[in-house]
Parts: sequence; structure tokens; C-alpha cells
Amino acid sequence: MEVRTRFAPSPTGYMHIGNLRTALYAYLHARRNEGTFILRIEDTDQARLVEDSVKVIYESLAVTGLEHDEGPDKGGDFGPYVQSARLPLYREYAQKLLAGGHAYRCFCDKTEKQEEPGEEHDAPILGYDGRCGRLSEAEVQANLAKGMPFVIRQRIDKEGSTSFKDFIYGDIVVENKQLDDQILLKRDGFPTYNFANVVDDHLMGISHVMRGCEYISSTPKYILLYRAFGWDIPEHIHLPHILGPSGKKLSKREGSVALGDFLNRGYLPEAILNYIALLGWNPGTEQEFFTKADLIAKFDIARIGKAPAMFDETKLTWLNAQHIKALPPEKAHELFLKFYPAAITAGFDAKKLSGYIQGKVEKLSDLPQMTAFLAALDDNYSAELFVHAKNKTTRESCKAALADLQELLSGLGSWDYAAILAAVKGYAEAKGAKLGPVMWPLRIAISGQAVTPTGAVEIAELLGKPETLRRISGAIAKL
RNA sequence: GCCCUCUUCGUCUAGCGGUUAGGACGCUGCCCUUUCAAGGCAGAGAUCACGGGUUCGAAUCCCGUAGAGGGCGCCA
Repeated sequence: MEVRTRFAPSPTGYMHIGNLRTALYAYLHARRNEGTFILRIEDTDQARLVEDSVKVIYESLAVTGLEHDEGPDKGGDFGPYVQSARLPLYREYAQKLLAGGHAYRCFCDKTEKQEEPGEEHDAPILGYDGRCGRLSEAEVQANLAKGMPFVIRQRIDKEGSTSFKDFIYGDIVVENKQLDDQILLKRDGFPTYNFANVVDDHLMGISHVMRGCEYISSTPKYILLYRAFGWDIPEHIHLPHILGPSGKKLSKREGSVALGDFLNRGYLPEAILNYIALLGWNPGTEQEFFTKADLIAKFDIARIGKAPAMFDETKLTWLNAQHIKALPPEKAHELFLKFYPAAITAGFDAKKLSGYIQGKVEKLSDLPQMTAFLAALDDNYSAELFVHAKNKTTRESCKAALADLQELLSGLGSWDYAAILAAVKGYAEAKGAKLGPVMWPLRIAISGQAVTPTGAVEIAELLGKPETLRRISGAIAKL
């Protein structure tokens, strides 16, 4: 059977990282099995429509390379791919349910949950009592004649139980009395997720329904719907949640959750994909670094886990550094260019700089701060930095070394890495010293900091002779 | 409140009846005669949530308990 998976986000205005993982898994499963990956927009909540948010979805999929084969912008044989454009379809299928006695019109007042200010109102919310389901045909007709607004609810026989086999979680059994007569078609004529999802997944030929495990509890209701229609039930694959640092579902309150945030903060799309792929899935080998192509080759839904996973930005950062390191130098430079401040690109050999620091960049957004000292030395650095136990340096030893270095370097004919290194090395050897005691003061003098993104010689080279000498003089004065 | 699910180092995880419980991030130390970092190596870190079974033998199978997460919307 052909594998057809779908990613069905609602247009909320941003791409949640948890949703992105769902999209990734659905994409990978489709690609792995030479199937089809479909994008469907679930915009059935008219009250929550966010302007332009469909664009965010397209951009997110494009930047991460999760290309869909069918969708609103790509077309396909199962469209339309936007739920608001499928209203007649839902109406038609709701009618079928009505005709078969699997649904009924409900004329009750709205019972929607209020957005409560003081959250902890966890008063038990009882499901609908089903009273309209017991209305006689005459009563229904009378209400209709009066023009009373109504919704269509699923009629669920409260006897017995309903079960399904989840691919990850195994057999799930729920007693029918736990199942609410959920609303299928809202008063405004739009379907609820609960209805549209089932109808669309069937009509679009979805073979594997992949979604977050918050839907496990309501899946039996969907199963009942499939049965009422006499449809085959697709494979259900519920995914464990991604948790925030507090152990709750990842949410905006606890920092970044949107793909865009991570992109802005200098994470590479491939690193993000790599990291979230590993949240809930593993290859069964010890490989952790994956390109998208690797993931397609190795992804297997059989190795998705059950336990929720906490999102750990530290590990994402490490993975990001790995991906940056693996970039071809030209590509890395191209990306760095977008983050370098103007002072760097204007005043330095940025390409050379990129080459020197590529192995040390964790996030692209670190670049401005990492390179700031090149453009402008902060003269207020502490002279105490020169004192370093391991290199056996003191203020006095540094001052002496810098004085010698200044003379030596000012006499240097050519100013490049090899020449500078040779000069410094020669000096250290002549003094019978190791390189450390000489390099250390040089580094401090020309960078004003103990930690630099590249070595002292590279820095001197980038700075140029006049500036290097100027900074050395400044350091001598300070000492 | 009712229902569903989950539970191996701080974190992500391997494990599917017999392992010194493996790897990764992070942490610590050492090495690399350019600091820090990167890289290499080493180390600390898990009574496998707890309690009962089954079994010659259980992290692995069964039953309870606890904790955590999720669901119970005219939201998805």
C-alpha cells in the first residue's frame, strides 16, 4: 500500500517546534517509503485566524527542506487542501451520518469553555448529556422550522468499549461511557477538528496518521466515526510529547518554541531537524549526527519511543556546532556574513576570519560578540588578565615580553600568519621559553580578553601590523 | 473528579530473561609545547520510580502503588 502522510497544522502565526517534529517524522516516513507527503491547512477556527500565518507554514517547510508533494500551493488530486475550502464536503458527510443515525442535531446553548483568568478552575467538566439526541423527529422539525441554530453531534452508544491499536502505544481501550457526544459541525457551519480530520484523512488517502499523543484519548471517537462511515482505519502513530525545562509541554512561557526564534538565534535548520529527530526517536546505532539525507535513509517508525522528552538547548547547541563545523568553508562564510557586524565585513578579511573561527562557532548569533574585539579594543580590560599561572606569566614578564615583541614585530617585513608565527617562535626559542608565556601576553594585549575565537597569531594577522603594534604599546603602557 | 499514557545517569537515550547496565550532551581531569576553545583520552554520574510476584536467573514478563504528563472545548 502506498504510504501517504500529512502534516496538518492550523495557521497560528508561528511554527511550534513540537509541530515541526511531527512534520519531520511524517515527512521522513513518506520519503523513506517512497510515499507522498501532504500539507493540509486546518483553518476551521474562524475566530483564531491569524493573518499571513499560512505563509509562515510555507516558509518553515521551505527553510527546513521538508518539501511537500501535495498541498494548497502545489495542488494534487485530493484537494482542496485547505479545510475552509472543503465546507460542502463536511456538510455532505455530516448528512450521511445524520441519515444513518450516527449523528444528531443539537439545539442547546453554547457550552464552550471560557478562557479563565484564574487558571486553576479544574472543576470537572462533564461531557454533554446527550439530551438533544433523544429529541423526536417532530421536535427536531419544529426546532428547525423555528430557525433555531444547531450543531451536529456524534451519537455514541455508551455501552461497551472501543479500542484501536496504536503503532507506538499498542492497544488502547476506552469505555464508551467515557466518550462524549462530540460536536462535528459547529454552528457556523465549520467542522471541528474531530470531524474534519477524519473526513480529510480518509478522503486524502492518508495511510499513516501521525500526530501528538494528546489525541490518544479522543482517537476512539474517531474510530467510531470511521466505522460509521464504513471506512478502513489508517495506521495511527501517536508521538510522545516534547517537554519544556519544567517538565510540562513545551510552551512559550519557557523560552523559545517557535522555529523562527531558533533560526534568528543562529541555529541551522539542519541542526534543528537533527536535534528534534532525536527527541523521541533513535536509529538503534550510536550515530547522533544526521543530515536530512541520513535521516531519510535511517528513519524507522518502529524506533519511536513512548516516553516524553525534555528539550535541552545545550545539546542542540552542541549539535549546531557540529553542523557548522561540517559546512564547506565557503558555505560557512556565506552564513557568517549575515551575522557579522558591518565593522567586521568592512574592516577585515572576513573570509579569512571565517576560516579561522568556523570550528569554534556554536551559534551564528554569537558572531557579533565573538568578533567585537577585532573592530574595537576595549581598553578597560584588566591588567590582571596578564597573570596566568599555567603559563607562568606575571605582569613584569608580560611587559618585558611585549616590549621585545613590539620591536621584533615592527621590524617584520611581511605580515602574514607564517611570518608572525615564525617570529614569535624564534623569540621564544631564543629566550629558552615555551610558546605559552609569549603567546599569552600577546593574546591579551591585542584582544583584551582571555578567551578568543582564534589564536593570537591569527588575530595579529587579521588586525594588521599598525593596529597590532598600537595595541601592544597600549598594553605596555597599562603594565 | 473520571479516563488514557509514561517512568534506565542532571538531560537525550541503548537495552526487548543471563551485559562489569552501553553511547551522547553537560561536568571534572589529563594530553595536544598558541591561552580558552576545538580535538584526543580518562573519570565521576543510574540501588533501572517503589512494592510484590513468575523464573535457576528480571531493567527486561505479570499485578499493585506512587509520581509525572495528557484528555474530558461550537481549540486544534
